[in-house]
Amino acid sequence: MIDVQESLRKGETIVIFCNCSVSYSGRAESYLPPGDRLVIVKADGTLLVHQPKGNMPVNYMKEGATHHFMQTDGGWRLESINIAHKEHLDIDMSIIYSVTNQLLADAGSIELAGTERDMSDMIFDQPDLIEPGFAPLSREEHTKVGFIDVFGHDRQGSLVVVECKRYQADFHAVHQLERYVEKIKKLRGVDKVRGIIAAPHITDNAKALLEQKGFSFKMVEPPKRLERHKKQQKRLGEF
Amino acid sequence: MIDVQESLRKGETIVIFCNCSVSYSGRAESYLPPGDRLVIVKADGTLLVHQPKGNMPVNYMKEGATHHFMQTDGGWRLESINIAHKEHLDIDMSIIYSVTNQLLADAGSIELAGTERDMSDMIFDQPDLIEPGFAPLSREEHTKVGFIDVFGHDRQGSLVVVECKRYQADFHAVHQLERYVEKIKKLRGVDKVRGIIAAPHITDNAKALLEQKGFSFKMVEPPKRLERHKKQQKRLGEF
DNA sequence: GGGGAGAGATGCCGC
DNA sequence: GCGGCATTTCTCCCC
Repeated sequence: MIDVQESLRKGETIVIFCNCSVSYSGRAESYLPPGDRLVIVKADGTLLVHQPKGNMPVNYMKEGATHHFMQTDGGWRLESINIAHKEHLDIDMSIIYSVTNQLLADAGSIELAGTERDMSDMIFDQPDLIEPGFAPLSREEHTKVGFIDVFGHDRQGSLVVVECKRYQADFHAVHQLERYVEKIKKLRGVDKVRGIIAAPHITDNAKALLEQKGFSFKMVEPPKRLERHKKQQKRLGEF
Repeated sequence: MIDVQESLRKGETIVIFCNCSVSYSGRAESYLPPGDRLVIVKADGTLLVHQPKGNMPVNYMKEGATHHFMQTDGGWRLESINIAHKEHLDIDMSIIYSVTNQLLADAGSIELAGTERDMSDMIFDQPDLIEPGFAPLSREEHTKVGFIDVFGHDRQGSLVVVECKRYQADFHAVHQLERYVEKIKKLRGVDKVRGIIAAPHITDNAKALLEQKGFSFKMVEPPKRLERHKKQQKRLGEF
């Protein structure tokens, strides 16, 4: 039928259309009764089981799993094991509609624009987006003061912590901002530190909590433009 | 080559091995330079682009997208649009290695054991897992007081809020517990409400925060056994 | 490896 | 639709 081990050894990706049931045991336990599915096995050990609808795989094994394909009484079985994670998954196939395998050569990595990091970069470069006179001091300071997106001071010299959210700020964002403000107060030994959430939207609850804690909200849209020179560079590489 | 629209109209799932580049615009913007990938299109409009490694699709469109497949100068293009979500994704294919399509009939739905819900069920049935004399009053109270996993009172009659975590409780779990305890205090007009986190593990930070707030931790493992009768029932259905 | 946080998070449920 | 929350979340980064 197909030598899965040999195919994976060659670094191929395998796609199987089949009727199967799936059992999983590891972080949880699951059983999927028989039905038609799409099974994908990648060279790195990744295994995905997709039903005919929906975004997410119904079952999966992460990178590092080892697989064994064998014939059984009523059909075939694909056993996947990840010893390190103490996980195993069995696929019992009663019908195999098709098997396709292909060596995939892919050195490309995705470029993404419109992330929280892009927002903090933009605010660092255009501080007026927060308010006139805002002067950023540091950005994405992981080690010194935490994970603060943008840190600076305002026209009056007060310290300001800005927390960016790429879509909607919720009450978690307010708690996050509060933790950073408290940390700065302690580290700098100052009494008053301003907190600002920069996001395109904010939930009503978050807005109320924000004002209750004396912080404020500034509507800022994340930059969604891929840097054109990068894009052009990549595209030139196509030819 | 392939009539994607017709295949999708028939409710088929399509798998394409190809060399392609991918552009996405919607909640963010992305560009993936050329490389060999696996493209999956489902009947519900779901589209997945997988690189030869890793668990997650590098690009995707969720259920509800519409697709158009066309020939271009240098190859083929698959355009996907989701008007409602203002998203679109273009796949430019220079080489198509293979196309496979299959009608998938699948009425099965997965059974999962070992979730947080399973933990709260277990604690409701075996309250001694929390402590001798613990008496649960309600479970999974969504509407009245939030999303409290288990709510009850102890041997002394004090109200107790239990928050379950299926793996490791972190400081978010402590904040969550605190919100519920405060809510109960307000609703019931009582001064003292106990808070307990039930989980197999807890982080050091969470432990410290928990004790600082006067709450406690109880080690509880989530039940990972699928109910045998259910499993048997399903398996009988196979024949 | 643990901990904290983002993600085009996704998916579910309740209002 | 929004909001809160679990997820076999996954992924990245730093300590």
